Amino acid sequence: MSAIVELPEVTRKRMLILQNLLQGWQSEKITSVQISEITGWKDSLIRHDLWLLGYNKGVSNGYRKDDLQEAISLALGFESEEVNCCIVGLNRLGAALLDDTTTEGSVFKIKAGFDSNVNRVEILRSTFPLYPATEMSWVIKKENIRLAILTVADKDAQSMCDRLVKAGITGIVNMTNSVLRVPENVKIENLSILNSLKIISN
Amino acid sequence: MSAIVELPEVTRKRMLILQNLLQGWQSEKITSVQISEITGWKDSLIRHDLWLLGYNKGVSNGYRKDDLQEAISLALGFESEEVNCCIVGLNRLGAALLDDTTTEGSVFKIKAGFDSNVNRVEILRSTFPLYPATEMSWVIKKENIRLAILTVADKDAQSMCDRLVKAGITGIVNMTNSVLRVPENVKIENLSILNSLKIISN
DNA sequence: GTTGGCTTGTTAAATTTTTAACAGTATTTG
DNA sequence: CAAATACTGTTAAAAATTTAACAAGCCAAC
Repeated sequence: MSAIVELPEVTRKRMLILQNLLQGWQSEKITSVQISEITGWKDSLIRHDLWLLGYNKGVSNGYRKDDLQEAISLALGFESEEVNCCIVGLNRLGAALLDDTTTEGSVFKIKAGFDSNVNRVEILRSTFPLYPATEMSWVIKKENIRLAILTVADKDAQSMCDRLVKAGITGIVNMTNSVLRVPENVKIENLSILNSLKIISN
Repeated sequence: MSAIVELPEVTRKRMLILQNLLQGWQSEKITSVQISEITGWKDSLIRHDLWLLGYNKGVSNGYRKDDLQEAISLALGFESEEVNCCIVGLNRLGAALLDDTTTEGSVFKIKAGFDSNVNRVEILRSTFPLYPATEMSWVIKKENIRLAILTVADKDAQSMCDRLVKAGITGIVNMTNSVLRVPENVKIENLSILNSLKIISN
């Protein structure tokens, strides 16, 4: 019998990856050993994770893909409503996200882009409105924006982060190399490409 | 006395973040409690990490920033030579990296960009040469490219990954949502923006 | 339908990682 | 210069995470 406690974050992250894996999985069934071969996680760890999230529909030739997908979605607290997001920093990286397919087909909707450079705001075209950073506060409130993707220059990261927090954002995907200082009710995920390069280079 | 064993990966990742933090730190000295306040890590964990990497120059009013930076670089095996990289997938996200400042001032040098769409290769301008994906193998060998940043569409991720591995790449920063299957001598860092949004949204 | 081979669910053990505790020491204060 | 304070370095304990082990059950083959 599985506990009713919150899943550990390590498990949640693995389950997100497993979801991605299942998305591209062709066969109707999959075993813990097959998952292990692709992900590198020990098969017993996978079974343990699934046990944690209360899954017990597996049979002697593996898991039914559909079943598993549904169970994981459920356990992770599948967001049924749309989650509004914004992009802060319309440099090339930020601009790339403007019409990138990143959030396509997901519950995440990008509702606004911000930049302190008024020029960029005026020149760029996108499917959602762009604003100078000074407008951040009211736009975030009006559009009910909960999350932000931060792609500004490193030196501006903390000040923009502070503004976002003040405006009531609850989570930030930090694509800068700066370390953000936030109150503990705000969640951060750091996605520094440079740090990743450093990790895989030795 | 610190052990001579390899640092655990969790510690290595924290040390990379600490490096970033120190980069922007104004004062000459810093204490474990100050680091804790910014990063959220327990102060004892920070001291323990530093102990693991053999550092013991701290005094009763904290660590000297310069000293600490040097010690961390040393412990992480600071790359003194340039590390050649490439970008695979010249969609907007990949294209953004073309002249993005991401690797500026680091040891990582982007030497080539690849795309299976010959059109994109011909149209885009960048500071390094762009090639059709068919040229991947010899370019990687000729330019001595070790790492790749993968920004292709999810459905093409595994096939491009396979080509990279075959060409002798040793590490991949995977910006797609696909789960890559690689031999165990190839290192992967997954940087899915979508997964990060999912994590911070609950 | 019985046997043999796989695969899961589950528990317990092993390992890794984090936290707490505190002696020792530099720094600051009076 | 003595006392109080503020940190570190280090160890041991606690907590979290991963791994191994295996009974039980399904499936396929004969």
